[in-house]
Amino acid sequence: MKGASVVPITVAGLKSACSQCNLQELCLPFGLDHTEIDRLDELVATRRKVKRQQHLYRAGEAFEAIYAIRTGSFKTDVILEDGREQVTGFQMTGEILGLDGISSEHHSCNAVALEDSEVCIIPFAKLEELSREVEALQHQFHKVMSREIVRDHGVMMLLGSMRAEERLAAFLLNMSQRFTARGFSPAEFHLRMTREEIGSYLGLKLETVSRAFSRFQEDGLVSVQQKHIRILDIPGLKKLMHHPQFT
Amino acid sequence: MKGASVVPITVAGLKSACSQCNLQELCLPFGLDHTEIDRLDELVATRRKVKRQQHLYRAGEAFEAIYAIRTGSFKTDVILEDGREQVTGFQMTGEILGLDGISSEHHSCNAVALEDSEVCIIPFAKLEELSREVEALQHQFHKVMSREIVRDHGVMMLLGSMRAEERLAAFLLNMSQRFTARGFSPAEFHLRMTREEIGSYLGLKLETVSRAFSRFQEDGLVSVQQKHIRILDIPGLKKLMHHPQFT
DNA sequence: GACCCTGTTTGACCTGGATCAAACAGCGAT
DNA sequence: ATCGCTGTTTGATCCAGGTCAAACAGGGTC
Repeated sequence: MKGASVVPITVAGLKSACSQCNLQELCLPFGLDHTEIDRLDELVATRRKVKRQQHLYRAGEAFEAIYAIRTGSFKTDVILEDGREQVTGFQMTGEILGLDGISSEHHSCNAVALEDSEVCIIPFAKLEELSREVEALQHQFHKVMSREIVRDHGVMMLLGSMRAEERLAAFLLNMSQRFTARGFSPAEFHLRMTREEIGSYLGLKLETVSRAFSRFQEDGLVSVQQKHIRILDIPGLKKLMHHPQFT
Repeated sequence: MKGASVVPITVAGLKSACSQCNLQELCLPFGLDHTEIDRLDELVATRRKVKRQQHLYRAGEAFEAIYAIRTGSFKTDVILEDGREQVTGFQMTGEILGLDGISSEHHSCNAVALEDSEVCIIPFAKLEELSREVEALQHQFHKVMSREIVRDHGVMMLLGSMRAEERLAAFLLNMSQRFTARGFSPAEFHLRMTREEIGSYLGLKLETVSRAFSRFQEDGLVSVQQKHIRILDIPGLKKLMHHPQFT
């Protein structure tokens, strides 16, 4: 499915990007007709491979493009002067990276690949240009940005109002749901991030994350083997979220 | 400056909205030339007054417009089934409300006036239409959305990685900076929200917020009288944020 | 195979902020 | 002036999650 390793495809390279991509319905092309997708294709002519642990961009760098994840996954984080790191999100295929850079023309966070990954480069000036002509693209782009805002509000809810086990349950259910949307099993998946990264995202220490996993396993909610997760009781996890203290 | 009380101005009413508004540089008109602002004016023809404690919109309601705050201030919040509330933000004049609704065509949070306020109604379909024609408007709108994303990341940092007093210091410095941008004193202002709302926003209980205020006062960093705040030592507050544990 | 290195699990203890509770202050209504 | 209501402050106690520490597991390298 994913061509063995066609590194940075030059504009002259194979021109089939979005039109051939099976992530259309999760990504920018959603809602566009064939002709419109072809126009988007011209724009998204180049890709970039990012190896595990490498940065796609760093806070402070000039902003020029947004990125759509073709394969792999990323984390975004913000780092304080004193070194404290806050993971602001985990991104999977079809999701858009870099929206934070529009406001100041500089990226405001770091994007790091959690595994060897590939992104489509979408030059932002060109995207604005095309979305002035293609209504459906404009609208879809606005939805993508808005979705990011809604997602962020969910994370705030999580960080501000939930206890440790609720946070982890919410996280697992969210991952499950996103894997499902990509055609994978809702119940069994491989986490690409460490306990520490999960902890940073959830506002917890890695030990607390680990303990919560163990507790879930004891309670028969999930089966955990390192990064391999099998969710055994989705309703159980959901209930846990709505009844903070064990009923 | 603000006409005594011209309630919901009908489209036929006085047509001077953005072009006469002294919040231009904080709001959507930023970067537009005169002719462009006139076109925006046609779009932003109606306003709405919202009394203290009243909702501008509620989670679940159909999304039709975004709102620019003309006078007053708001909070936005998300409420869980079990009643837990998370305040996701406090908004002041010139700031835009409702962006969360674009993604699903329904609002995903509540917007409540913290004092008697007035907003400009910006029908979203029309805004998209106009921003397809006016490049500067399109770009400014994208910046506004992106700024919201960046702001949200800052809140995550706050909720996920900072201790109570750092959070309150960050909050006060942020308020100070926003009042300054509006031509008010950086050092002395009136908070429109309760301790409980601040607490919800910062992921703390109101008692903790109150105690942190008292501590700041003891340490000579601020002078607090109910909702009236006078910041005495801005560098001191900043230092506190970077050195979590006292020195 | 033995080694190392990174990430994970588990235990013991500690503490920052939550919880519970009471007093207090401002303010609108009568 | 008095009442009552909402919001705030302060004190006393508790506990969820942090901290410190040790053992362990997997996966790559020589």
